[in-house]
Formats: sequence, structure tokens, C-alpha cells
Amino acid sequence: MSQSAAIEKQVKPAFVRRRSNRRREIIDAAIDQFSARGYDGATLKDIAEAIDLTHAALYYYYKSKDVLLFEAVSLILNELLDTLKGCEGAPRAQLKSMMVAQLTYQFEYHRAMPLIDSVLFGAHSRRGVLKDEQSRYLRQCQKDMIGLYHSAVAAGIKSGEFTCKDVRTTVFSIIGILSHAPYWASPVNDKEMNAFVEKQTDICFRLL
Amino acid sequence: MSQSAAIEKQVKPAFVRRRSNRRREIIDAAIDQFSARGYDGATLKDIAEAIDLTHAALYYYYKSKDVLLFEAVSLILNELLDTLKGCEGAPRAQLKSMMVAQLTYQFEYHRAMPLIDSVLFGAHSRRGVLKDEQSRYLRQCQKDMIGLYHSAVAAGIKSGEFTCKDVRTTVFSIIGILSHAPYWASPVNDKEMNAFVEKQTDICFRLL
DNA sequence: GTCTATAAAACGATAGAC
DNA sequence: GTCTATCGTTTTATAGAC
Repeated sequence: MSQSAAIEKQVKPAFVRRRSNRRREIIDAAIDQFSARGYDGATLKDIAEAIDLTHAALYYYYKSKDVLLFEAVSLILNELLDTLKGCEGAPRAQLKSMMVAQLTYQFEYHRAMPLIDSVLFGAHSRRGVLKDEQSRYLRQCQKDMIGLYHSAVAAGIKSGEFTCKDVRTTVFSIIGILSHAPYWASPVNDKEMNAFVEKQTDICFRLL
Repeated sequence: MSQSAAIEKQVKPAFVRRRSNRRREIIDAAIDQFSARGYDGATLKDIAEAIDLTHAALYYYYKSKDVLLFEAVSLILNELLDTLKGCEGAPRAQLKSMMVAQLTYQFEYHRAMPLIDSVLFGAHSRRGVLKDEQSRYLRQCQKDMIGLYHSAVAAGIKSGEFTCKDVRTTVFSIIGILSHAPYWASPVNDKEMNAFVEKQTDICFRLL
């Protein structure tokens, strides 16, 4: 249990707590369903029934389906961003832990990444599912994320650790490699996962 | 015009030809719409009206929406496969032309790749939109495509041109980089495209 | 070959009971 | 806070006219 949740349990009345937890449960279910079936493929009924709710009851917590999409993508992006921000050290070490974190996260929220790409730059973005302000916010998260990679790579070039020429191309290539990983690899336990992460990071370092 | 189409023009009656062209037009429109809005986001109405047809008229040519999806993905995959099969030469030269072809193709059918990934391994595959036999066929195309990269890389390792250790990881990393390209780059003319392709292939060769 | 009309189902969303 | 009932719309798909 997170610290804030623990505090919440002490000071807030039960119904507020329940409401707050329910909201989170719904977002988690939305992430699952949107990831598994796509935004248009997943129905509010699917999401609601996954946590034993009727689809009508969802509307008590969130006012529309697109808000659910925004909250879902926002949650994932922010969690990933926070994790990456926590990666420190010399350029090489920092990038290594960023890559490990990114891979781990991608496999945890398994296959949510295509959804995110789609919301940020793909089909859903073109269709205008989200309001401009929401899109702008999510894109900023993504930009911040890319910025972290950018800084690390640039620092490594400056210090002479890395020899790559074009920072932008390099960063997006690394992200391309990492994003594509869940499509073809599916490590089933920690041992396989560790071996896989080692291989992937080795490959990425060849770009630097 | 392809050879078979040229022959067709000579020997087949007009209405058969027209029917055949219409079928192709519909698939092209389906590719556009599915790529732009996703399979679930695109409606038969969208597809039909893009080529001045009513949605009901589509059913004369194809019996359901999922057949349209299969035909669309099948067309792209086979065209790409054929192009890649045409790339020959020593490992390095062969891989280079394969990468160029892949990038060119991806930007031409701009943003169809996420759809394909989704049909092969993602949301649509999990939801069982396509019949097992259709899925199996498309996966085989994809496997054949990966096989071409695999052979080229393996040949380069054998000849001593490449120093990479794990063929599989390398191949999927290259494909990851190339697939991700349309998400962040959008060259607007041939000059920009050429410069971009050079940068991307340079990056990929660092993996080899 | 393409159209109109329409069926049948699914979906997002709202109103109101409890 | 959650449910039932229901509305309005959209969507896939079919039947039949021309």
C-alpha cells in the first residue's frame, strides 16, 4: 500500500476511500481492456464487468469513455516517467537503468504501448478522440520522457563515452527497439526476463 | 500496370475487369481507412464513401468487414515481402536495400504498420477478428519476411562482415527501429526522405 | 452492379428507483 | 453508490428493386 493510501485510510471516511479506490480500479480495468482490445474494440460493459460493475455504474465515476482513455494513458505515462526520472548515474549507467525500467514496465503493462502510441500519434490522435488539451498534456509527458533519454545520450557524447552522431535518431531508435520488444519476446519468468533484458540493452548500447 | 492486369485487359470481358478493379479499389480504401482510424474505428460507410459507393454495395464484392481486413493486410504484407525478396547482393548491400525498401514502403502506406502488428500479434489477434486460417497465413508472411532478414544477417556473420552475436535479437531490433520510424519522422520530400533513410540505415548497421 | 429500405444488434449515455 | 430501464445512435448485414 502506498503512503498516501495509508494516510487516507486513517483520516478519510470510508465512502470517500471506497470511491477513490473504485476510481483506480476502473482505470486499471480500462488499461487492461483498452490494451487487450483497443479503444474502439473495448466496451464500457467489458470494463465494468471486469470489476463486477454494470456499465451504467461507470458513469457515476467518470463521465464518458474518452475520459477513461485519457486517465488510463495518463496513468501509465506518468508512472513510467516517474520511474525514468528516478534513474541516475553516469550516462552509461543511467541509460542502462532507464532501459531496464522501460522494458520491465512495458512487459508489466503488457501491450499497452501500442495503445499509447496510437493515442499520441496514431489512429486515435487523428480521429480526435481526446480533446486538444488532453492530447497536448499526454504529448508533453511523452516529450519529457524522450527528453530524459536525450539528456542522457547527449551527456554521454559530451563526456566521450558515446560515439553516436545524431542524438535524435539514436534516441528514437533505442525507443523503437524497446517498444518493439513485447511484440516478439515473451519471457515467462524472472530468469528469462533478465537474460532478455541483458541482450536488449547490449544491442542498444551498440547504437551509442 | 502489372503483367497479369495487362493480359486481363486483353482477354477478359469489360465487366469482369471492372469488377476486379473495383475489388482492388475497395481494398485500397480499406487500407487507408483502417490505417487512419483503426479496424474498429473505421466503418464500412467510411470505406465505401471514400470511393463513392454506398456501404451496402460493398457486400456485393466482399462478404464481411473482417474479410476486408484480411485482404488489406494480406496485400500490404505480400507486396512488402515481394519487394524484400527482390533485394539481392552481398549481405551488407542486400540488407541495405532491404532497409531502404522497408522504410520506403512504410512511409508509402503511411501508418499501416501498427494495424498490421495489431492484426498479427496485438489487439485484433487476441480478439479473434480473423479466422485461425487467415491469421496463420498472415503470420507465415510475416515469418517469411523475418526469415529474409535472418538469412541476410546470418550470411554476414558467416562471412565475417558482421560481428553481432544474437541473430534473432538483432533482426527484431532492426525491425523495431524501422517500424518505429513513421511515428517520429515525417520527411516531406525526396531529399528529406533520402537523408532520413541514410541516417536510419547507418544506425541499423551499428547493430551488425 | 449499385441502390433503397430495413432488420437486428451493440453501444454510449441518461433518468430515476432504491 | 449501484442498479434497472430505456433512449438515441451507429453499425454490420440482408432483401429486394432497378
